[in-house]
Amino acid sequence: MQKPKKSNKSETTRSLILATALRLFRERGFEETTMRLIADEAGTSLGNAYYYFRSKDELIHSFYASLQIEQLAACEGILAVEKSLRGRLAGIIRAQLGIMTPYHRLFMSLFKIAADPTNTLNPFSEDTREVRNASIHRFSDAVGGANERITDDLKEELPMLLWLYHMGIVLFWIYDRSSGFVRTYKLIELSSDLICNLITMASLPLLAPLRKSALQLVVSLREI
Amino acid sequence: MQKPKKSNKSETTRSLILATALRLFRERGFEETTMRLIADEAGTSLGNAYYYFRSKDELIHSFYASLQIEQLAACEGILAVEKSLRGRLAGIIRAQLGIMTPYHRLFMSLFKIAADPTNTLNPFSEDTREVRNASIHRFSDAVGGANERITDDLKEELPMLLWLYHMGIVLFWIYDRSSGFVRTYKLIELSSDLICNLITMASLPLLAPLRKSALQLVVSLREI
DNA sequence: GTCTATAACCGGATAGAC
DNA sequence: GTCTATCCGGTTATAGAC
Repeated sequence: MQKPKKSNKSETTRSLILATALRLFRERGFEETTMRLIADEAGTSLGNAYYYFRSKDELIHSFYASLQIEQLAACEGILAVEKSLRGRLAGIIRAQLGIMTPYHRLFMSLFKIAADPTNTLNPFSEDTREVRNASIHRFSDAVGGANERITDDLKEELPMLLWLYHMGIVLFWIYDRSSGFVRTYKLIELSSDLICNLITMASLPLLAPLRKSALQLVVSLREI
Repeated sequence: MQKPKKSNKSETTRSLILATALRLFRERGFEETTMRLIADEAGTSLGNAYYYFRSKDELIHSFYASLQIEQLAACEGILAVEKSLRGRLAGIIRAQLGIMTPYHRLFMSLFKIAADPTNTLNPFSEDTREVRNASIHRFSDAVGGANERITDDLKEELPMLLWLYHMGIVLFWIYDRSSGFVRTYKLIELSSDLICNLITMASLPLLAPLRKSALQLVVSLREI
């Protein structure tokens, strides 16, 4: 965001606070980790933690950003290999979940906060636009490099729709108590199959009217 | 919920606190109304407000219940007249929104709390099951009494799916800033058309495989 | 001007005296 | 049943140190 000159000391303190916070978030969840504890464990004061991070949420924004970078790298590998839409779609969702897995507990406790549409951590909010757009762009790549032929009108809306679908999978994953998240991975198989079939069918001339009205609906919803 | 014998004084104080709370919620929203202010305006103490209501959320519950009863009555009228699935579906959704409209502001501020899946006010939670089942049942009536022929496997899942759709409309309505909520009513027209077309098509033999796998997905999702 | 710390404030919730 | 005093945790004000 901003890049004022920073002394070594400052940068060290800042990353110490962030690292401590992320460790505690992982270990105890979001609500259970107090700002006082973060400051304590980082060996500094509460006021100082607030000097570096204007709010508790801002610590999470930093986490979002670093996660984003990791996910991008993981997806590049998948998209270079997989060429079917289904393989690309399921592949990048699995890869992204893999990166998120160590933080499953944090995501569980985060959901309650992120579900609030007025909260800056909400995945649909203005404040997360950058991260969200980067994520949507990966689905754009997934659609763009796939073998399947898809009608142009659909292709335009697909990245956002598939990102939305992926958010649904993430939601399921957050609540998935099965060991190794097998239920989530099963759901990815089932649903990506279904969705790719739907996309293929939607491109058939027979279903053009239905596709048109569905797309019209999507467009009107986007203008909220 | 519970009906222990209550002295006149007690009942008076309790309803005074509740009435004061609901007025302030309407005037200022949920978060902006502090428990201290409620107690103050009701002419009692903070501790006493907590004696009658274990939490701020509990003040909202009676509001929920009374709304439910009003909505049921409004829907009965619609379902007695409308015979097409589309008319019944759009009709009961419009009717229910009509009942909710005077409370739009309260719903706006309430959404943030109700979106939290661990909160008792969450529409998917255990604590709202009764109200939710009553609501789903109305969609069951809407499907059951409609003229259209719908395959049995689909018919079974439809009430819950349509309730889910209606929750989406409510979400849109909460955020709808257009005067008279015209955008919401437009959305109801567009989407109920689309959904009824989808239901009709899904019952065609050609699309049986797609329908089967979609229903399989729905069933597996319900077991979360 | 860049850090760090201490002492508050605020609002939901609780304890315990009367 | 009703109150006052208090806890708790996010956040802020602010005073000083470097």
